[in-house]
Amino acid sequence: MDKKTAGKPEPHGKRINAKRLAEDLDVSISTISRAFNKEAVIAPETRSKILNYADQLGYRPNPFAQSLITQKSRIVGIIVSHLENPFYPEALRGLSEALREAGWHLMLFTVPSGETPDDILPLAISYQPEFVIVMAVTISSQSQEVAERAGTKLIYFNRRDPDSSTFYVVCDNAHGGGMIADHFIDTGCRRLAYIAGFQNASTTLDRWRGFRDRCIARGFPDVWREEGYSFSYEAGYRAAIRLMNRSPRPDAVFCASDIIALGCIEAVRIEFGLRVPEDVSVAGLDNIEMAAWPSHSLTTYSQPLAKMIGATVKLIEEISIGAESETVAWQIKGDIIVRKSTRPPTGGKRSGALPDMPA
Amino acid sequence: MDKKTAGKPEPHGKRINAKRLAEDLDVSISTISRAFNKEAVIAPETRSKILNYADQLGYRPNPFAQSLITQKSRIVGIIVSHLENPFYPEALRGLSEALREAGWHLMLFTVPSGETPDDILPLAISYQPEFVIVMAVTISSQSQEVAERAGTKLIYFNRRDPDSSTFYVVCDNAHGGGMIADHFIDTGCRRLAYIAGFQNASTTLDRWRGFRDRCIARGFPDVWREEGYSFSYEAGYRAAIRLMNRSPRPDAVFCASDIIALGCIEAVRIEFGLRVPEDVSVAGLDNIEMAAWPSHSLTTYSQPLAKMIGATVKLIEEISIGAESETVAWQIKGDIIVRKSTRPPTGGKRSGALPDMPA
DNA sequence: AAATCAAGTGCAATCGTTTGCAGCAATCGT
DNA sequence: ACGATTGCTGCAAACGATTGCACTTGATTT
Repeated sequence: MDKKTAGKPEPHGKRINAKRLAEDLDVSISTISRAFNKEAVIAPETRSKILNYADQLGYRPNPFAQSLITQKSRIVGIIVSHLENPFYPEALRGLSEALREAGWHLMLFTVPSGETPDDILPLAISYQPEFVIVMAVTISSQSQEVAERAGTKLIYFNRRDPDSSTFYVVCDNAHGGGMIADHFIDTGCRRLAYIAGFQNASTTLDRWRGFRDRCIARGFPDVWREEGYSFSYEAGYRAAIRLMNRSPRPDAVFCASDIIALGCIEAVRIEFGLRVPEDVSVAGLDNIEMAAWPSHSLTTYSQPLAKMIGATVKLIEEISIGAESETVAWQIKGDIIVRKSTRPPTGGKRSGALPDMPA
Repeated sequence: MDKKTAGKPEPHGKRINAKRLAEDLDVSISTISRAFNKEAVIAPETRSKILNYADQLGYRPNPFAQSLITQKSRIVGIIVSHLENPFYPEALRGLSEALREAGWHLMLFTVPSGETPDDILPLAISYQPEFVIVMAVTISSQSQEVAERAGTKLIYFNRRDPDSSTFYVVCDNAHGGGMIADHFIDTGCRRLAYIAGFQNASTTLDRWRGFRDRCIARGFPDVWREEGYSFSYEAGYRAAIRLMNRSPRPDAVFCASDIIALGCIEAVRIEFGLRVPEDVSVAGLDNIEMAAWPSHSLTTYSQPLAKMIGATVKLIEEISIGAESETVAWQIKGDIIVRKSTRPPTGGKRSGALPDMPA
């Protein structure tokens, strides 16, 4: 094997790998490996000698060899279905940074319009990520099995599945719906409506439930629900048109997401010539960056993104080191953010809005 | 080695790998491998037998072992610095789908606010992607070397670097600037201005050059330039305030990107009570989805995203198979999209806008 | 002085593939 | 009928790390 007499720090021999370092520094490959492993026993001076030489050569342990032998990839996949909803880029960005800091690599999979997350999952697990975060409203429970067989854990983000026993992280959507209901009622709105998102989404459901239940509890049982069928600007725009053509016309609309709310506001203004909030209060849920823009100034319930991301990473870390996480699901409260798309609190000046019959 | 007499299709022996299949089917590991390799010589019936049994067991070749031996990862990294600019999620989505179809896996790296793409690059190449697509306005030329040492090719997306010899794909930004200038002048605007994005970005530069040169060529040498310092809504909003306080006030503003333009429009409307387009024409460049929303209805120059993505993937494929790509850089023309944020063409009814002194 | 112990290092097996080379039938040409 | 060709398949050496075990050394204990 030893054709060349090792010992001299040959300037540029061959490929740089552990073997090359070992020969140059007159230690074994094992020692090289140990130098990079925090827990391993190794003389401090040996370690620093190796580490120095390593980054002088630009050496880093080959991740594929590592994954192969340790059976851990330190990769987490993310399946995103609706990147056009600004909430998801924001979430994606946060997750990306948090995971990177925790030493994970992130593989991204988007879902093309015609397909479902279930179609993408096999591909996502083909690179053997240890976890797959599903940021998509719809995914069948059977995908759970597919992942399990491949040894990959599924984590739902912004979606929960009451049936299956999957890990999930969501904000307290029902609480959000309730807070918005309170705000509407407290500011004098009486004809309350809801624009739903994708019908089967847990978010659509939970927000509706929280909103409607609070309305009923406070004496307004006739809450209208208009289907939006998706979480998008267009969905909000079209649903708002249908909604505003009803009689009597609603004076407050809670939209299943901010992006729906923006479409709704536009439709109300442009298609009906109505004023927001004087004629109609509109609120969303998410608190995307755009909601704060002056032109929208959207009242909304904020998703506690930072906390949700923190919980997700914590979940991953815990499961990863084998500690059966005690908290298998996180549901985190957010806050209501009152801006100018809803009426100001009554009691003060009513800003000219007629409380009962604006149109 | 053969402790167990192979031959029987043991229902659940051990881990499923090539060896397991080989034993069950009484062939060699090599043959298993060949069944999955399109080019390899293998009897058709042997292949189908293996392939059938494989997906009955849910077997797929281990990508880490493959990468290790072939020295190819089929991974491409993407560094994105400004996901909050809606252009990037749109681009990211398109790239993700196109690359997936071409059989590549995508690793995502976002750049935290305090850091630069150069800081992230070492981490990005640590997983040995064959390519790294840089979707970030600023990156130093020296990063080129870092990537090269690791055997990773850099591809700039929506950015070009005249100094270095890196591959890049951009739209024809100068052409875009020119088209907008023409449109402004053709519709009777006379006091022309530009809001820049990040100062050192090639996009800021090229769009400015194209715009200014055409303005000068058509007899309007006094083009104002206001710095925005970044590509964001806030940047546009603040720059517009400074710009509109000048005297005489501009009657047409070309913004270095759509998101800047949206901020600009808001400032013009809210801070100055002016009308768009009657008092001021505003145009952007990108043609993000939001530009088409009724509330904005932004005139803009479209980035030919589909073509740019196609070019990027083509570039990757060509370099990957070793064909020294003849086209090392792509610069693709887009189209001007006229909407309602700029004055309608003169010659018809002038819609009440004063051509010379609106304010 | 002998026995015990701890710290540091090396050996060698292992992870799951790919692929050049050799082997071996069956077919072909003459 | 015999050598050459063709079509498949298996052998075995990589790829670049990790890690349990055994080993050497010098220090500590009795």
